[in-house]
Amino acid sequence: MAPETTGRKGAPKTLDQVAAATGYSRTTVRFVVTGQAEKHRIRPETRALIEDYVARHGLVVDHTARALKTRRSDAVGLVVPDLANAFFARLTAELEERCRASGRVLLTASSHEDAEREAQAVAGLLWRGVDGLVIAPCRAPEALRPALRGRRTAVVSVDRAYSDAPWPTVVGDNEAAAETLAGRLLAIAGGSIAFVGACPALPSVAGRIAGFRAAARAAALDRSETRLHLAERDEASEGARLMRAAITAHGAPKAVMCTSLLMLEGVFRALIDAFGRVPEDLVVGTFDHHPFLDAVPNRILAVRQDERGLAEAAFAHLIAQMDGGPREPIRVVVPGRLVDRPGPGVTAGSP
Amino acid sequence: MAPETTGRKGAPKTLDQVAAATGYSRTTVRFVVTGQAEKHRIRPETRALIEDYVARHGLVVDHTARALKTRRSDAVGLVVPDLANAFFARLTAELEERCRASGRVLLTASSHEDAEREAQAVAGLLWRGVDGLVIAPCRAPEALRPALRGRRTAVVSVDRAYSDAPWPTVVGDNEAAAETLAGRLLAIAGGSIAFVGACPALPSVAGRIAGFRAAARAAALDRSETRLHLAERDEASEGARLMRAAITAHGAPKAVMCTSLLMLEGVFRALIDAFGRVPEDLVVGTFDHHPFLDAVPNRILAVRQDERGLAEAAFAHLIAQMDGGPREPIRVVVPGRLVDRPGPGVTAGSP
DNA sequence: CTGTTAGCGCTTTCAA
DNA sequence: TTGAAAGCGCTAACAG
Repeated sequence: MAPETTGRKGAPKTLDQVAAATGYSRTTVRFVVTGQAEKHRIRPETRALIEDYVARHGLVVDHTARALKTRRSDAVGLVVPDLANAFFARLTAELEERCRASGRVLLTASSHEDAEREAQAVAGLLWRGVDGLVIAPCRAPEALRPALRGRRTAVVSVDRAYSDAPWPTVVGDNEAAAETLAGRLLAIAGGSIAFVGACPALPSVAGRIAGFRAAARAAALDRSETRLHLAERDEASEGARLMRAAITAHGAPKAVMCTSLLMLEGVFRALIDAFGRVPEDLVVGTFDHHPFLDAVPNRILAVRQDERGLAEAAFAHLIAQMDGGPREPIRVVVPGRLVDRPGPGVTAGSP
Repeated sequence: MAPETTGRKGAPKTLDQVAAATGYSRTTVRFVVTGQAEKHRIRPETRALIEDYVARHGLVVDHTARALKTRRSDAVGLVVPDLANAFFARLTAELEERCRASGRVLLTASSHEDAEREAQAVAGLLWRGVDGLVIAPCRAPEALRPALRGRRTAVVSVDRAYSDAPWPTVVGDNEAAAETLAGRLLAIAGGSIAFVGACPALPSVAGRIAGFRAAARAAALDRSETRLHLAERDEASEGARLMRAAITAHGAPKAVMCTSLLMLEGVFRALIDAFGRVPEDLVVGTFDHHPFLDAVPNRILAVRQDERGLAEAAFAHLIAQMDGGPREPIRVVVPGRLVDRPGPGVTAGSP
């Protein structure tokens, strides 16, 4: 599968050229270069001759021609909302690693949280003939079904668990994590808490909201102490807007809980704008973690998603389908990890 | 170029199928579907007939077959040290955007700052027949030359200006920026400054070191006030190790200057380990910026690289080569921007 | 043990 | 105006 270029000097040859040069047929040559010499009982001297020639001149089997014939590309496509987002960047890196290890390449595409672009990205990738598709969908994937109909392309959803996905879905444990997180925040701050989130229509965010509500109920807080601030777009400016409004209306809360780092970023910005700095006694909860948060003096609890685990699971299910398995609406939950004060020596950095 | 699937129902047809079904030849069909009908004076009724059929059944030209024939893949490869690194993630996102807009796809690969893996990644991408290659090389690209010899694949280096690159190189203005940055740090802190860097062998880092030294000279500081701490690997743990050693030997400096966010991350960690928090009077300088740095109370100056500008320039030169231009060892410098205290309303977040 | 025969679906001459 | 033919380089089935 790998570039079989044992080549030494000059342009590496094609299979046909080797056949012509050695006087054997394509088939014979192919048997020896693909290691099927034994299996087909190629005569040792023949084999030696061909191997010698290849060692001397190099050989590289044309990937495009092979793909045309076999209808396989050894490529997998990835569609995420935004590659520059730390979570997706890490997920991408992990997937890329697994692709490389298995002789595949990863084609990346961004949807920018837009259904139309997502559809285009998927169409483009399928057109390219990717064998598999990993997608963090920005809406119910029902709409993507027609494009997949009749294809054997493997598919798996990540990060967002739309219930109608007719293929495996690999996600974090949003609701449970949110409940734990909110519970801890309330225990520490003991008072009013603002929830700042984006894209409540996303299943992941919906889960986080549900978890938050559950914790609030458990703490027997009334409405005036737990406020939900929601935006339609996951952007720092939106987070800032929400937080500004919250401050104006009710003053600074004792705690905030954000659904994403971008929201948190906006929250920080609004606080700095309003108070010149982030109030030191504010307790912060967020999804996803960033090492720099450790340098912020506030108490910060973060639910760190397990990008590696997510990639691992997604890739495994992709492979299973590519190996002939069926598309099944399986749900895989990869738990995150609640990071509180990092102890000394903790390696919170890049994995 | 785009997936010409105007398809409605059922599996979209191939060119040949359309030809067979309409009773015309491949050629004729191709002329009409590629919009060359006028040019070849296809009879209007013929055209209408074919267009009608296509509108009814859909048509998708097989990308693989086309690639085999034309020897073009409409794909560009990208090799970076680490996709999960914020700077490269943004660069990747910007490149991906430009690829998409021009009907191409981006294949990503990580070298993990390892020459061998880099070479493998390049070989793999070339094998795949990418039309262009963008690479942030982790060593002098001389070694990559043989693989490119005799190919018309377009190539561009980014971020790292090895002087022997026989193709365009697009980089930030490391030395000048470092000098400015160091000068400002000294002006603010007015005293001892520690330089914490990784991979001094990289041209970008070498430039930053040179800039730092120039500023130190200009400020007439002696050796005991300006110390260079260098590691071989750009990892937070290395940054922490260097900073720990620095603290042990000379106590906390008045200012630190880091060559990367990972180093800064390590510096923060070491400081927190040593003092329980980042000393508030420490002045920090760094390359690359992250919005969360705004939430750290310290005075922080960051040289924010212009990923978009870099991507733009790199892509332009790639296109130029793909359009038949020669590989030339051009050097393009895309200046960064020194970010000091963000003013109110500044959008430091994602672009 | 090795070779032949068909294509994969497209582009590209060259003819008619 | 339209069509036929010749591959791109490979795989896969079937003959010897």
